[in-house]
Amino acid sequence: MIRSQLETLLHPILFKYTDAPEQFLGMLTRCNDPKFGDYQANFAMSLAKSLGKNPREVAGAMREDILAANTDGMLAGVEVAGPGFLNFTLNDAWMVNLLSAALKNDRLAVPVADVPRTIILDYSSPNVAKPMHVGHIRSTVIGNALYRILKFLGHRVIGDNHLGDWGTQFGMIIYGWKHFRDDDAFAAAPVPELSRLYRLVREKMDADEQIADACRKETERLHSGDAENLSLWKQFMPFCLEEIDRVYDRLDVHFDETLGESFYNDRLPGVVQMLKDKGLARESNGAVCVFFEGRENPMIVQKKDGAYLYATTDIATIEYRMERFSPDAILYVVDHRQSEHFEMLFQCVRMMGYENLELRHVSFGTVLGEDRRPFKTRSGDTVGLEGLLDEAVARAKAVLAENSSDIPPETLEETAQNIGIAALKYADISQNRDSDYIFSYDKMLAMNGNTATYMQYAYARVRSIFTKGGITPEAVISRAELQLTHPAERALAVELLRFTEALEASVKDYRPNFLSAYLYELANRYSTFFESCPVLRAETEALRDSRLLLCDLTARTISQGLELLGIRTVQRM
RNA sequence: GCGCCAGUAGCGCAAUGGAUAGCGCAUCGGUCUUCGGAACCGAGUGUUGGGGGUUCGAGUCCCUCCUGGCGUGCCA
Repeated sequence: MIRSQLETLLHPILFKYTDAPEQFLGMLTRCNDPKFGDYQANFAMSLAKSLGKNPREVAGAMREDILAANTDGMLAGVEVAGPGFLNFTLNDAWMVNLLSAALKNDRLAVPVADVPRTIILDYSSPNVAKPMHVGHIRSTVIGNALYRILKFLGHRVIGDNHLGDWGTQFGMIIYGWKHFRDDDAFAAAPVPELSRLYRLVREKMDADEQIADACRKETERLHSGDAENLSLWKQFMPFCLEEIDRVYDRLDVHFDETLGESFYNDRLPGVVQMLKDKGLARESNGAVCVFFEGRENPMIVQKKDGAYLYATTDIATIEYRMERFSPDAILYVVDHRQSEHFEMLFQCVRMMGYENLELRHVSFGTVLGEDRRPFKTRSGDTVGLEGLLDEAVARAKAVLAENSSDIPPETLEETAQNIGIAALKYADISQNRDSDYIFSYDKMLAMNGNTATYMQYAYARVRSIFTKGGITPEAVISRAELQLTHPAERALAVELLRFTEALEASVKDYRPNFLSAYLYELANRYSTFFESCPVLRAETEALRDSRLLLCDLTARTISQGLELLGIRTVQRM
């Protein structure tokens, strides 16, 4: 919020110095050291060269222009420092106005995007018919956070779970069904029986090449429309969907569309034909391929046996999305290992003529175990997602039992569910998505540091002030005036006003960890404020009320921010 | 071989091209007769893998080398 207002102030002034002010507005940042001021502009140094002047001279001239334009009293001071930095100090009264507006607004005065974009967010996308595992957590959690933030910022966002519902795992299950099924077990509990068949066949395939071949044949039959296999697929799918939905409910993740690979099956021959017609694809060693300038390997869209591949499905999916949604952007929250696939896919789509469509592979690294190898169970199996959630919840419960005396027994289970899953999500989101990360229950449930548990605790602590004082935030908001009397109050106020820009920064390159870092910084500033500024025991009633306003706005900002990361707060923990 | 990503303090990590590279854990010290001590304040720890370059300014951009991970023609 501060930044956008500063931009509005500076934009016309920059025109005096350059024809392209936009590229310089990016050089407007918060001061990393408060002694310099609140915000700083770094453009005088780069402008100086083209103007043939000394940077400090340019900064000095700009300072005069800025002070002249500062008619609404936004700035209390502008200083030229160092090689030509312009340091801004915000006016307290101006901040109080903005904060008061945020207090009275149910979205904390975060503006809605001027130009809403239509954005398709392709995330989670597990293969159904086999249990979800640890590998699905990052896409699901990061994707859902981006979904929530973009939507909150006023964009039209379509969350699409592009299920792997048409792959070789169905050949395996169909083969298992035909040879090893237990009808009673299936009648009693279909999903475990299908899982059992999947695991059984998986084992047998690894040992016996003939069985592997038989499974491939079952998949081929399914794809070519074989009545029996298709009917089995239709019989299994509802149970598969029910299974993953249970996990999504626990994670509080919900999609607008769940259009899996099977949905695009009919369109695949048309895709290959289209690529051939446009001269983009040609036959090579019996397969149909798209070749790219400067790239050795092609993207294969049809195998020599006539079968289609995921590249084909992806193109069909993009065409469908263009027809139905006309999106401005499609984001794929997918493992970094598929980066080459997406490079080729995107290049191909641009050659098809969709130049204005933003296509982004929002990639992320691998979840590692404590041994720095991909996270596996002791026996070497992949870690099931549900087991992971259960373990996080069990540990959260232990942590609560040990530390909390303030939690009613009847809500312990629910609170532990919340805390455990929040910890798991936050550990993932708060990390730079590019890097691999080491999975650790102890670290994610730590009470200190940048964890969900710490953030949730900070929230509960703020709220407890109101409970303790027997005061409702609404009552204070309606009667009180905000005042900034102490440096810690002021520091908190500046941070509160940065919420909007934290949200914007986190979607600029699709990095939700920017938001979690902001929230953590906010919580720290609150802690400092809380230590040095008595609230309920403030010297005067007016000061107490003013501080209660800061408390309420902090609590709401934390709560709103966490919600945008897919994390719920609790009143007590 | 080629391509992509990463390499930052003992450990785990952060840092839209900006000033003295930060945070947590761990270590040491301090504060307060707790508005929930699961607190706050402070200290030390670094040739940002090596070397070159661009720039007024580089952890960040470019080149090169080293190390590790991943991907590399018919899985997704």
